Amino acid sequence: MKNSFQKLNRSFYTRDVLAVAKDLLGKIVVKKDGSKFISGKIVEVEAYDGSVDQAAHTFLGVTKRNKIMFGEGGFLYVYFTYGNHYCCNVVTGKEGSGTAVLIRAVEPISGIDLMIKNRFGRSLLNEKEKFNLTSGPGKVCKAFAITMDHYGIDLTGNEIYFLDSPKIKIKDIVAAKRIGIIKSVDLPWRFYIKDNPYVSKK
DNA sequence: ATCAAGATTACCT
DNA sequence: GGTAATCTTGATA
Repeated sequence: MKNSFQKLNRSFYTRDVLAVAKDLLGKIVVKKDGSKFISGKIVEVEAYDGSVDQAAHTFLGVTKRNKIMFGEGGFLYVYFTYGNHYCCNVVTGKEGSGTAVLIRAVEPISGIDLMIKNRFGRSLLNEKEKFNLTSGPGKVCKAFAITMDHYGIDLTGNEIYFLDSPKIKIKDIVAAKRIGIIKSVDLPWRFYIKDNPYVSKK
């Protein structure tokens, strides 16, 4: 297919956060790790929009932590939470929008040995662990070894980037309420690929 | 300076 | 299905 497996450019990210969230499903996230690559297909995301969404980190305005979310789309927003976990987000929209898409789950494609090492510190993997490898936002960051060092990375660069792939059909996308939040709980801004075993929760 | 909450996960019953 | 672990951020004083 003509546009398959080309790096997504700036104009993909500077659109509305909900459009980007849905379009990110099925795309390939790639992280260059020295001479090796870790990659996976995005199967679950959530949209956050500080202008209307009380659950968004940007709802109360600019802070040191959320600064990057108020910039132009196509950069990585990473935050640390619950004393243990990093979560990574794709900043979207025009400058000042304060919007981003949380990457909640991916299906491993390459560098799986590295993911296993990063997640479990060993090489063994049973059938249960296989689907537990990247089925949650904290798990994805751990598997990809994404930390605050990657805060603000330009996604059109060569360290972390996304590859295009055929669009997921509307009938294969499920919209649901977001997970793990207390405010604005009724917004159906969680999107995932129907019947994919790597989705964090049905 | 102090404090509560958090876009989670792993492990328990 | 319930909860402890763990620490940074952001709000309040």
